[in-house]
Amino acid sequence: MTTRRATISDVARAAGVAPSTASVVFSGKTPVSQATRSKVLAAAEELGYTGPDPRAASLRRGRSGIVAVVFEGPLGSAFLDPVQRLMMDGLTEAVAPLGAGLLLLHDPVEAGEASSEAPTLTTAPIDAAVLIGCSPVLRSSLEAVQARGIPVVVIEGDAGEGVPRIALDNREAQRRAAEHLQGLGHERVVIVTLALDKRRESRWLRGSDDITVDVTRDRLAGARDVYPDAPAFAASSSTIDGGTAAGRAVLADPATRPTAVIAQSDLLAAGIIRAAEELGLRVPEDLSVTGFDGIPVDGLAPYELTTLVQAATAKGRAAGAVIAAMLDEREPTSLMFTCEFRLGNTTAAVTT
Amino acid sequence: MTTRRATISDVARAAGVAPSTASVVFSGKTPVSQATRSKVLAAAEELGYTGPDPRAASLRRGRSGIVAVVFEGPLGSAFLDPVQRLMMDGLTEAVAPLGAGLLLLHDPVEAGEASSEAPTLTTAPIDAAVLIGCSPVLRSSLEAVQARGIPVVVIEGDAGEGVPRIALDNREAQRRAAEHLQGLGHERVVIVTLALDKRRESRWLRGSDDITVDVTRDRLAGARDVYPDAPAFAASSSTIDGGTAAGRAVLADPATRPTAVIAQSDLLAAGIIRAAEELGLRVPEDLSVTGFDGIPVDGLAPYELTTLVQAATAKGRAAGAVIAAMLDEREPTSLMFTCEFRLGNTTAAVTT
DNA sequence: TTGTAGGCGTTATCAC
DNA sequence: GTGATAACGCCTACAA
Repeated sequence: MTTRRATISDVARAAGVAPSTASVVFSGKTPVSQATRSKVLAAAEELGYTGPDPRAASLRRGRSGIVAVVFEGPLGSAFLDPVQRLMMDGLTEAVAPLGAGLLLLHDPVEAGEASSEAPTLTTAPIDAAVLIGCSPVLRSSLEAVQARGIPVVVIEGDAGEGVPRIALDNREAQRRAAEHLQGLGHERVVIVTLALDKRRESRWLRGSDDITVDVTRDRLAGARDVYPDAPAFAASSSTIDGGTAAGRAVLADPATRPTAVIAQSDLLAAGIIRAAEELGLRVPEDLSVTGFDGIPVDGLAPYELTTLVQAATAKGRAAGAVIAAMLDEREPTSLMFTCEFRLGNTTAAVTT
Repeated sequence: MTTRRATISDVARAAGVAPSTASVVFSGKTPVSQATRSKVLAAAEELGYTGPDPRAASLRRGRSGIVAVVFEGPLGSAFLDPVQRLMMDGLTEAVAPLGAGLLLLHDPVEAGEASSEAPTLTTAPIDAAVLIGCSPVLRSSLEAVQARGIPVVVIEGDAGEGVPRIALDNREAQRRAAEHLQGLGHERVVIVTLALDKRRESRWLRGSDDITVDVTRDRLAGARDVYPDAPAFAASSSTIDGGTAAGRAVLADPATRPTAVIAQSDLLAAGIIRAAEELGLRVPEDLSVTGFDGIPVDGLAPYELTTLVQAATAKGRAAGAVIAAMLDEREPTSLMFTCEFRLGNTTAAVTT
């Protein structure tokens, strides 16, 4: 039974029609008489032919129906972040009408590591690529992709001149949160940032630190626009547990304890609140906490974070739309989303 | 500039070699003299050729380097579940050596819904498919895939005879948890199950309910092996919040309140614990709670769930291995993983 | 409405 | 180490 699988020509022959006719029956691009159609279908059934081979079709059409999504770091942890999940939902939704599905890819590993056989932006049969953030390594492999005329979009990152971006007003938004705290009279404020890099070290930021992640840098800048001297502590990861650890560190010393914490994500904020509770601090009476993202935090009730709501799903959809435009040879446009300030019950006026 | 993109033949011509030679330079499958190699590379550089077109290569090779992962329901919510995330990590890891990446697909929508252009198992250029669970709808589209000789594996589901399965000893494992509670003297026990179906209705199970999800059914059976009459409440989703809601319902009435709750997932267990706390119940003194999965629950500390630890990552890896075997024309074997009982601090002897 | 022809870009095979 | 040849399986003009 190592016999060759049936092709559309086999089917056509069996049905007594031309291959092109059989093709048309399957693609439906051209009207076909009912008689021919059923002849062909019958022959296909007979031969166990289940439709055109997608590989061949994709060569012929020049489209594979696959859009790559490139993450930094391990895939599993990419989905730890609720914002990413929503973004993926939006993206899925937006590429579906293009007849496309999402191929998960990650950052090309640095030279040293086992450069396995894993597929990459350049070896996978993709129609377009969406980058989630853009590390320097990634940036280099981009050229080849663009040289091929494959549309690329970057979400929350900077991939250089030719690449349209979907971004957030991170700095302005974070500044608004800071202003809100300022308005409440807070003066001793600490910022808890997203993870600095892949090493995911949890520690106080130093002046000398060069922050490479755009989101982190921009949100930090926004907070510092209002509180130029606020110390910042980098969490190990944007999770509740990461926030709790950061919270413990930040709130440890009663002498230097801040009256408000600006967290760069809702999950971090949730963790910080938990750390505060551990220490017997009441939120918001003893400590105000702001988040960022505006996602539902599983298990945070009864708190409702004061936070910046970002349109995560819309970001994904927008990326899809940009790709659709580029695939269509229309001019892509970068897009900047604006966060909405949402007042919750985790911030209050500073008590004297 | 609508000029055709350079092909490998163009490069070969420019370099003054045969196309096959140029091909070999890029694939590295055959030794090539240093001189030829650099001639070819130079020509490629010159023409802006960045390597073979993956679409053409995949037609020629008969491999696309793409493995489909089919989820039930929206993608974003698939990743809500930490177990799925770990599984995906394992899968990613296991298919990388195959030179493959993962294409996200979801259940074919039922006839009614907008049957968009979205790619499907049959239209995407895939080398293999991994099903996460197996709904009846899905089962039907499987035939076509298998007819093409595309390897298929199902994780936690039953896709019929020819499809190898990666599964868990759900029933036995859950039974062990129940026996543990029984050993502690618990008699009034309630089971909180995973969501029943897509409607995600939160409610008490009725005898007439026909549970279609294998995992849910098997775990329930395991619990009922020990507590045949234990009432069961279906949560709306396997989340902390879903567990909290279920917990409130289940613990509401002091008269009928159970002394132990068997939750079908760790997240549910975490939520139930939270609900118990709300009601002023102490865990484990007033209420014992068992989970299932053995995943780290973000923000659950200081509790450590008594739970069944499943090797989520290993499941993914196993699925990858099975696929590798099938792609290699070796005989695939179904695999059953065994959960390990882990004693935490959320169960205790019933107090009289 | 159906058939003919040609090529999409690559690579496996085999001879040289 | 290099080159010629022949598919891989399909689809789209275009002609009939």
